[in-house]
Amino acid sequence: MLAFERREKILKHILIDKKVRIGDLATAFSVSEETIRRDMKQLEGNGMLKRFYGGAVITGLTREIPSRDRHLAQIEEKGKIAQKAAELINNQTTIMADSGSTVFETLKEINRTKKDIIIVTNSVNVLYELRDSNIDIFSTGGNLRKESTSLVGPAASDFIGNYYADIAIFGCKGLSVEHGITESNEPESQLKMQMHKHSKKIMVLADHTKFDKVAFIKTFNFSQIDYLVTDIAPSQLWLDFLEEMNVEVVW
Amino acid sequence: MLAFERREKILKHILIDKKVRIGDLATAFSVSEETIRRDMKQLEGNGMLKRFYGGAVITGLTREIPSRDRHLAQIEEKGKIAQKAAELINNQTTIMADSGSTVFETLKEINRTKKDIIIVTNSVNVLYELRDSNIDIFSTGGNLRKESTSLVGPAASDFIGNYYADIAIFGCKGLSVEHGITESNEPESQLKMQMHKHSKKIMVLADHTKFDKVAFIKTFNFSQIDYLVTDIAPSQLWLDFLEEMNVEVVW
DNA sequence: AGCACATGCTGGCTTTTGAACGTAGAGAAA
DNA sequence: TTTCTCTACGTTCAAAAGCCAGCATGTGCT
Repeated sequence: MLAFERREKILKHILIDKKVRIGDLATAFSVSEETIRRDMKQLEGNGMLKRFYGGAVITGLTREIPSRDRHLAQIEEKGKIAQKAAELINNQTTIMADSGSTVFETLKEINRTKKDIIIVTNSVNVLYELRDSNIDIFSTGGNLRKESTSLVGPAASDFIGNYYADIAIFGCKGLSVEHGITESNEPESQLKMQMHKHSKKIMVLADHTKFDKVAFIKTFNFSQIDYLVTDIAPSQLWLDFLEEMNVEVVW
Repeated sequence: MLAFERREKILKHILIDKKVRIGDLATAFSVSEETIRRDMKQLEGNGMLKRFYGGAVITGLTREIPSRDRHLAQIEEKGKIAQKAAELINNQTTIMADSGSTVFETLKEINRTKKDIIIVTNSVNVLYELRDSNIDIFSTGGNLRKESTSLVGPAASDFIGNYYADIAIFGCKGLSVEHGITESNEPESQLKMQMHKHSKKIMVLADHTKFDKVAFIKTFNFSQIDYLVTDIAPSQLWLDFLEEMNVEVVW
């Protein structure tokens, strides 16, 4: 394996696990710990990670901000998107929802303004915050993923397989004309794909900072989605592209 | 475990419990108390926590429970039962837990003092409150029952059917020599019975007010349970009966 | 050959950790 | 209150693990 390939793989490891150890990587790649240390030094120089005694943790751009902190960021945009997204939902709708914070805000708005709603979700925050609402909530079950406070794994996927919803509402990490809609982690991406199969319509929520970004894993093509809700008007280039892809854009 | 990982986890413990004790952490991480003390010094230097004699507390929001709530919920009794129950659990144990509040307190105590624990539960509160713990948590999924903030229904039952635990920990509504252990609602009773089938041992938690009470639905006979944890000594009549039923009583 | 780069290894240095031991603090007893 | 006891704390030391700089080797390219 070439050096730059190994460094790419190290970055993938750190995206998934948030932290890596020198010894584990040395074993995994069958190289000496010295080599891994040298890789680390270089990656630290590029600001991709921060080294600690015995390993390194994720940092800066590559980082997925924990959902509990993320709500602090861009709360205005989320509120606006939530409102627009909620307007697209009718009474008596069955919704599948992922564990994104913007989706969470949208569901709270729906709870305020709509009735006879059924939600199927893998988000623990939705379960907890809407525990006193009038909404009928179904939880997927599964293994609790601490970083996003969501339930993932085969059990969650199987659960989704038994239900059919009118619409699925998703957040995302990046939107790219070339690479489609991308996510930063594997298990949740997989669950979104399963939700997609079991919903009549797909709505994606993304504030303006998500445009022309590419994250770790591709989840959807634009041709697979029905609505895109954002906070400010996208560029004409994007509008043309989305029209071509038959995506209804709302802002 | 690496030093920086351990320090991250110490902070998570503090976020959940507001305070931590040196000894508990040393046990939980299998390191000497001296090491924990050194971690504490560093974290205190970063302003993450404040040390006191024997442990440390979270900085800033040192929230106090209003006394009226304490009184209503019999927190003292629950705490005592939780402590006794937690002492019966070893490290590396797989636990099934229902959604009772005493069970919830017990799981928090287990989180403080044990390590390598896996929990399978239908309680939303457990999912939410232990979302930053070291415990590996599996949620049953199912329909959210608002009265108890728990997940019930066939999906929850099916989920349990795929797992096997070392011990199941339950609360209850009533204990009666004549009518056994009773519950006040159907769906959760059913789920307990399913958990019982998939656990090697059964532990029931009940404060003294539950004795000689009968609730709506019979869930178990005493011969089906292994441990009964309560807050004060039961009467001799009860002790004789429980011994005959082969139940180990702790208070 | 000469050069650039990647890798592994060596020896010295730093960090981390646990144990030992004396000191200091908290709570009980007088 | 003062004294006493038990636990927690801090310091010191030694061992283990990780880190770094430098050197040697190997590979590919000019």
